[in-house]
Amino acid sequence: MELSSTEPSSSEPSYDEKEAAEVLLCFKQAEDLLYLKHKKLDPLIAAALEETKSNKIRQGTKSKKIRQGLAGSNHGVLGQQAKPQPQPRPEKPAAKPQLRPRLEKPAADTFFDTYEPPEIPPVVGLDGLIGKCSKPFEKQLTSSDVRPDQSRLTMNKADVVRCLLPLLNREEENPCQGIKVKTYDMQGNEYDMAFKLWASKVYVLTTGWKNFFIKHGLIENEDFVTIWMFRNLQTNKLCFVISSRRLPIYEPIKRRRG
DNA sequence: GACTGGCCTGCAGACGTTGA
DNA sequence: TCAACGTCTGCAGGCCAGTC
Repeated sequence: MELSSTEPSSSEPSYDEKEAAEVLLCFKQAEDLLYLKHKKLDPLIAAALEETKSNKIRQGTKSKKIRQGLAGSNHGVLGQQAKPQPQPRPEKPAAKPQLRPRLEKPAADTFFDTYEPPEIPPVVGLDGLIGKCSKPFEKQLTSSDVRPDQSRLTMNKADVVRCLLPLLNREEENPCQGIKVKTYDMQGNEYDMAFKLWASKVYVLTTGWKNFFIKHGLIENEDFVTIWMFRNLQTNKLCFVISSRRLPIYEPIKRRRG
C-alpha cells in the first residue's frame, strides 16, 4: 500500500503519512471490535469503513483543507446508520450539488462490486419476524428515482425476476395489479408502499417511496439502495427492507447487462 | 454497422386535496 | 359543489450496451 508518492525523499514519515497510518490503525481496530462484538461485521459498516479507508488512501497527501472538508461532510454510511440526516434539496436540482470536494473518480466500481449485503437484513425490531427472505440486490439511484414529483423507485427487471418474484404467491399476488407491501428501513421504520409491474416492462415501488427517500435524504448516483423482500411470519404478508449507503460517486455507473 | 433488449426520462392524464 | 392546484401513475420513446 502506498500512502504517499509525492514525498519519497524524506525518510521521516510526513504528517499525512502518520495521520493516514493512524487512521488505518483505527479502522483496523474498529473492524476488529465490531467483528468480535457481532461475530460478523455488519456489511453496511464494513462498506462505510472500506469507503472511508479507501478515501484516505486515495487522498494520500492532499491538503488538510480538503480533508477537513470531507470530515465535515456527512456521506459515510456510519453516519447515516447512526442518525439519518435528510438534506433539503431544491425542487428541481438542475445542477448537481457539489458541497463536498470531489474525490478521484473511480472507486465506484470497486465499492459497487465488492459490497456483499447480508442474506437476512439486520433491521431493528424485526427479530423473529422475517420468514422466507429473498436474495438482496442493489441499485444505484437515478434522478427519476429521487424526483419528488415522481414518487417511484424503478428496479432492474432482471434483479426483480431473479430475487423477488420467487417469493410471490402467484395466485394471490400479481405485480401487474399491484401488491401492497410494508417496507422497513434499517432502523425499523415502516413505510407503506406498492410493488407493481408497469405495462409488463418496469418493476417499481410506489406510494411511500417518496417519504422514504426524503426522510433518508437520498441523492441520485451517490446513494445505493439494497433491497430485500421477505414474508412476515406474523402476517404472512410480503414486506421489503431497503437500506442505503452513500458512495463518493457523482455519475451513473455504466450499466452492466446480464 | 445493424439489430435487439432493457433502462431511464419526460410527459400527459388520472386522482386527491384544499379552499372558496 | 366546483375550480385550482398538487401529486401520483403509467406509458412512449430515446438512449445505451451487448450481440451478431
